[in-house]
Amino acid sequence: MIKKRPTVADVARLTGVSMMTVSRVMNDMPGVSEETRQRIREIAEQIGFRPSQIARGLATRHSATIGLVMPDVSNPFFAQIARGAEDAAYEQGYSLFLINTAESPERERSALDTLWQQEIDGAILSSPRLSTDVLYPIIERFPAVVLVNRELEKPRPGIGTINVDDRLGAQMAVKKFLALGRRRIGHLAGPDTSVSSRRRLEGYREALIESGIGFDQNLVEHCIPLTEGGCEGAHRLLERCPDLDAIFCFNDLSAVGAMQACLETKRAVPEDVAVIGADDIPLASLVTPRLSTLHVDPNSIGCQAMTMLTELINHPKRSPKPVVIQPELTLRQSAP
Amino acid sequence: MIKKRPTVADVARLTGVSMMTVSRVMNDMPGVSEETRQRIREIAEQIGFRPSQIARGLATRHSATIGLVMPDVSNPFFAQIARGAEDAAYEQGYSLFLINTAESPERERSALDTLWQQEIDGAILSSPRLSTDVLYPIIERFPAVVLVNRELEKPRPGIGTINVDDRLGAQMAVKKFLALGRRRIGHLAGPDTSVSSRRRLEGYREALIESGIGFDQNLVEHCIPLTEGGCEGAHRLLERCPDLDAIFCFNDLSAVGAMQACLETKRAVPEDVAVIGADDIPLASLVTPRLSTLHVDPNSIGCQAMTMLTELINHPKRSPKPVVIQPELTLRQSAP
DNA sequence: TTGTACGCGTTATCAT
DNA sequence: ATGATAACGCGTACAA
Repeated sequence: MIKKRPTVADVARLTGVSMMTVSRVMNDMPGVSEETRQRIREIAEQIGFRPSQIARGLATRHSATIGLVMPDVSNPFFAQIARGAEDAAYEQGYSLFLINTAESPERERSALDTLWQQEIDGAILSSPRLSTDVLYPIIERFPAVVLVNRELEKPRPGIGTINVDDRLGAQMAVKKFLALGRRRIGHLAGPDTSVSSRRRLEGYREALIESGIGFDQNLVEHCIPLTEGGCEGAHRLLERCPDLDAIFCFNDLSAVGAMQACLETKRAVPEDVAVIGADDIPLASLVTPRLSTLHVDPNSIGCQAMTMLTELINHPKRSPKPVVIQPELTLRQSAP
Repeated sequence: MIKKRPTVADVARLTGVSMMTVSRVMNDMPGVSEETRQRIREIAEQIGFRPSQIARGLATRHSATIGLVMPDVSNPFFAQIARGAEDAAYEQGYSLFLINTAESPERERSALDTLWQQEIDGAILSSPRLSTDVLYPIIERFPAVVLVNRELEKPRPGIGTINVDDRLGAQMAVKKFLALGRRRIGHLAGPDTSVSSRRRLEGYREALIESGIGFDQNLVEHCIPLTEGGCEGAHRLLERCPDLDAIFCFNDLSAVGAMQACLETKRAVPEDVAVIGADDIPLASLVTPRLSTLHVDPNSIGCQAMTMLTELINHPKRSPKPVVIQPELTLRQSAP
């Protein structure tokens, strides 16, 4: 009833050659006459033979698969990274395992464990939340890893990094607020497990100290980096500091939430409160008022990460130079 | 230098038992004394042994992997499906291969080919664009398949379907426009390769004929189902039929584009032109004016699809009852 | 140019 | 309760 999957043996038998010759043809290797090559190709096509990647993986010790681990694909920022990465993977002949960690450290561990069992050839870890002590020993076992939005103290062979310069971005945002004459500048930070969030907080802090205004912990509030979380966080912030005249937000989703909170408390954006987000997801230019934000191209990040990873797979000893991406302050209505 | 991956043989040797006993322990099978079980577990943990899923796959003929094929993860609608599917897959112990087809039939073929080589246990195909003649022979070879937004003429064993009732949704939208007193109702359709698009067009057509107004091909324009594509399509539509007073759009992204086009041609939404989209992506409630749309829960679709698939994997002979999801007309500002 | 023998790491089968 | 042996489907090394 259930058709069995054709194997090299089947093709070999039908063509009247050895399995080895079939294998050579399937892998485009030399050493087969053009004639038999053609005949084998025909028969293979005819019976629908495709080499089993599983058997092939067992024999060659590489699976042609790559793991992509991220907090949440349904977040547009990560979705675009995934798209960019998958496109590049496809071009290079790799299949992609997608795993969401839902911000849960246990799930992240379990994700890496699963990938280890799958014997992936490499992994891209986007915004990993695990602590260094537990993360490093795990990823060092992988053949190749690219970390997105996570730094490495010292370069290590087989591990590359791509980071957005969040510190700089935050400084740019704060300086923009200052140029607009704002002095009570709040910050809606992300989860404190997020490296990006910590870096943005740091940049915000530095810029305020440098300006002479100084840093005030009261002006900082953490939130879940989604629209609703941003709205709630901004409400808490505005209640505590009603005289706020600007908010720098962890990402665009939370910034949109913050703008909602302003609306709900009868504050005009940008007249009463200016708002700047981060990431420049498509939503940013579609909301009203349109959101000023720190632009980065996540699709390109995903693509670059995958390119770096395949290089790393092909040259395992290298310690690639860390890539740092400069965000661009894109001004729209919320902080003109 | 490079540590070799521990194998059952290593564990067996260190514990002083046979590989088979180790295998039994790793798979929680009976027939091992509690004492040796504990000892094996300890040693395995100690040397960091994890069974290779590749070798296991070769031996058992199933890979614990599932393929997820969709046009584009960076589209929020599909991203949520992916999230729902991955969550469910994780719970059931499956890993997910993600493949984007970018609306390209060749890439879709190639995706299915890749998955076949990877010996997946099952696949979820979301909005497949391939014609029936080429799609069916391919998916019939897979152990189990769930089609999302694609119908099956007759139920087939091993293949399940989940469809949004697009026809009904379109009818609801048109009827709403009629209730609002609109009579020149346009339709911004998606790619005509899209089954959903064809079904929505059909529902639109039926509702207009039923109402006595009749169907006018001039009022229909196809577009690329993104914000920009919607904007361009709406411009073409409005140029051809300047007296349009309502537009039913293929999806929310194109609807947002259509609203932009209205803005750019000095038409007020909803006063001059009412707009209804489809999918109810998060963006819909965040744009101004807020978008009326046909609500469906893509996360739940992904989750249901995966649940159906695993049932199918466990009971391959079944022909599951087709699932049809009713969209809900969610009224916001663009068509109050 | 073509073929043979073996190994990859695991599970299934059949023994003990 | 435990073990020996043979698959699983392919690639590699070496032989012809």
